Amino acid sequence: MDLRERILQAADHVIRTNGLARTTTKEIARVAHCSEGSLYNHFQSKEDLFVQMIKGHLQHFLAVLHKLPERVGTRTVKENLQEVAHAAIEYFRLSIVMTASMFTEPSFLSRHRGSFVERNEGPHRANEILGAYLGAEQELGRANPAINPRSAADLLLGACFQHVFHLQFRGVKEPEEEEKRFIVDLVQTLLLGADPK
Amino acid sequence: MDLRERILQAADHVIRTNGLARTTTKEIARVAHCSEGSLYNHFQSKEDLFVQMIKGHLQHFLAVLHKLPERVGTRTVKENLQEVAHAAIEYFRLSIVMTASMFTEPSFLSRHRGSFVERNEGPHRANEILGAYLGAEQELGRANPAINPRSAADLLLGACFQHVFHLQFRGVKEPEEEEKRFIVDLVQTLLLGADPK
Amino acid sequence: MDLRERILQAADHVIRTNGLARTTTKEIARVAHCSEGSLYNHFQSKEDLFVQMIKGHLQHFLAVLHKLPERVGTRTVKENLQEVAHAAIEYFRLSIVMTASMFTEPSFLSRHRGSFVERNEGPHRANEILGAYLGAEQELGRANPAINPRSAADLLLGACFQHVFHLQFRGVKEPEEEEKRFIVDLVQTLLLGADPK
Amino acid sequence: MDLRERILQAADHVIRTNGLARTTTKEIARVAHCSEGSLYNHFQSKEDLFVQMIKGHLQHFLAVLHKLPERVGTRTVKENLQEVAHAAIEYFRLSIVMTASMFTEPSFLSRHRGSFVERNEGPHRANEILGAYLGAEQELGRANPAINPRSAADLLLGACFQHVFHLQFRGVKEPEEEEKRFIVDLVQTLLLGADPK
DNA sequence: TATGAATGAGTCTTCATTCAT
DNA sequence: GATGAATGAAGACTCATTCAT
Repeated sequence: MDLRERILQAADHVIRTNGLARTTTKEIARVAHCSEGSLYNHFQSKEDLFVQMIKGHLQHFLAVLHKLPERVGTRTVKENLQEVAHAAIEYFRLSIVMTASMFTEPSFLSRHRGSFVERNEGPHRANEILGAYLGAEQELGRANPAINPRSAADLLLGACFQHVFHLQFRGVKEPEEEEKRFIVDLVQTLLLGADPK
Repeated sequence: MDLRERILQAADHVIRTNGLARTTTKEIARVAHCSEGSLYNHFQSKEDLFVQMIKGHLQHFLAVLHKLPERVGTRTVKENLQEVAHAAIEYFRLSIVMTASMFTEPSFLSRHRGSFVERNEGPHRANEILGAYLGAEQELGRANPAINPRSAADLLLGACFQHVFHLQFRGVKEPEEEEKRFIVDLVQTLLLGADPK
Repeated sequence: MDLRERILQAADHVIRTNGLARTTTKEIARVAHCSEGSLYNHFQSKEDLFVQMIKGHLQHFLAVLHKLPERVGTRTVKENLQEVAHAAIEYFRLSIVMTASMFTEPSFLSRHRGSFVERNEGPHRANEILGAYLGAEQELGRANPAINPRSAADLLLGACFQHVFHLQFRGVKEPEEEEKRFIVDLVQTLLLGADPK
Repeated sequence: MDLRERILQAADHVIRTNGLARTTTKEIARVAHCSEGSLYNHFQSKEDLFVQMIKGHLQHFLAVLHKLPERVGTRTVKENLQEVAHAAIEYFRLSIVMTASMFTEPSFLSRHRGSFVERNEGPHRANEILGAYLGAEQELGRANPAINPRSAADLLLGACFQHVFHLQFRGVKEPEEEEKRFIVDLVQTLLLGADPK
């Protein structure tokens, strides 16, 4: 593995372990087994390093979502939603510290709003894509035509997002079994609706 | 207004304006029109000041939620959920920068986990209370007995949480009209369910 | 003496001893017997500190020159020129390291060209003033009307400037006696002219 | 042109453009279209590279001055002085940034004082040579015997030196016509003398 | 209680130099 | 000879906290 990749992984590890505030170039270098100077041979600045990390994470998740159009009409909607929920939780787990930490530095956010928001690569993009998928399922009669598909996407992804947020907050690592149950219940509830039938 | 309160409000303002990283004691003192030294006459440390702020926000929101038991069986479930969603969005708007920024400092989090988590005052507490409310409505036959009430609570509050998060991320302030529509659609979708009937 | 003044003098001492490149904030603080942080309580930046120093030196010299108009027609021209030469050498000795070092950083120069050049406070200002004095003496018949008074000023001040420059270059400190003789010869030669009579 | 020469010219260009402080090995290599490593195949160190540059400049100027003894008694003194002034300005223009920057690093100066001063190759050498020339002209009755020839040399070269210094300081490039006039006036004034006749 | 100058540990970043290829 | 990734020492600057007034 080349040094650039090692640095990225080291930064990722340090951020998730110590948080952004305690993520110093010195510590990244220590974990990556290289000098602080080397960081600057591969990234323009500490900020640039973080931007590369964020983009990497998000693009990975979006890649999964971009396969959704092919899913339309295949398998069951329940299975498809569970799959998305699972991928979302994984992505959020990777990115939440980094993403949340961005609020620490609004200036950072505004500096990169261009690439995240205007180029439509911000985190909200996922909700758009999932909403579009559910709209397509409505057309096939596989989803309730009375609901707002984007709202359903917001409900599902929002719940996953906050779930990871709370886990991180409480400092616990959820057993896989529990996570599965969380997703199953979530999707089930979303599909059935809260109204008594 | 006494100095202590002025400092709290100044800190709140600075954090939401500049972000936690640019929230220095010097800046708080400047906005509060007092000296840096005065901060330490009213709070043990900068950290202590933040803890007081967070508790203030959350307790205000929880106060709203604690009225939910009285709502059981009154008005419509839809109205009650919309009311909760509205209060949640307001709370998240106030607290999200502060809360998200906490991930910046896991050490901060672990230092105060005692008061937030163990004393059951963490942000997840809201989901518990809302879940309990929905469970009670199930008992009265005003909510679908087939769903998991806690999941429904997670869906609703999670969606509101992420919604505010995304707004902040994109740096936009949502018009009240849009927010209302967002909530109406969300609750409607949650009530009806995504399954075709 | 207050800390601000102590810092200015410490910086002055360090620059003339070690040169600008070895003038670190750490060293200035050490000599001023204060912490590095204190430097930033009194000056916006290291650069700001230097600008204050330069302005102090130059204004002191210009204050001497601004008395020249009163000298017109008084004493002898020779005495007046010797006095100016003496003050010039003293000023150059104080400022030459700082001034010369500015070429090290053209960006510094262009950042402050406004205050130095446009406000007519640059080092060339001294030559203008001395030229004007000699012009006035020409009017009184106390100076050769055939010469260019500004050229005479350039000759005298230029020689003093380069003299100090060379001394610094050779790393020697000139005895007062020698300096006096240097000035006497210089003024004498300037007054008599190189042409055989 | 071989690489060694290309590096020298690149360094010269970078120093005059960016100043010594912004003259990094990386930038020199970039301009010379070679790698940083290559610098060290041709020069022992960055410092060594600069020493070679300085010596190149000065020796070129001294070569002109060393022809002065042949000029004694030929043409007019005025013409000879104008020629010297012209060459001096050209030399100062090339070397002033480099020379002035040396004050930035007195340690550099003392390390190389041996070659510059003791071997009589410092910048003051030029004044010596010009002084000797004027002394010789005195012997021939072509220069005023009452003046100190070395002082006359200091006046002329000092004025040229400071002139270039001020131009650089103000960041302006003088038109050739103006420079010519500056020299003519300077020499004229030096020859006539400031005293009324 | 209020002040604000002083502190000093800690951060990001630069850059001349080396060395394996 | 040429390369350029890796180095690590050093520098400017920030900021929460203290304490004498």
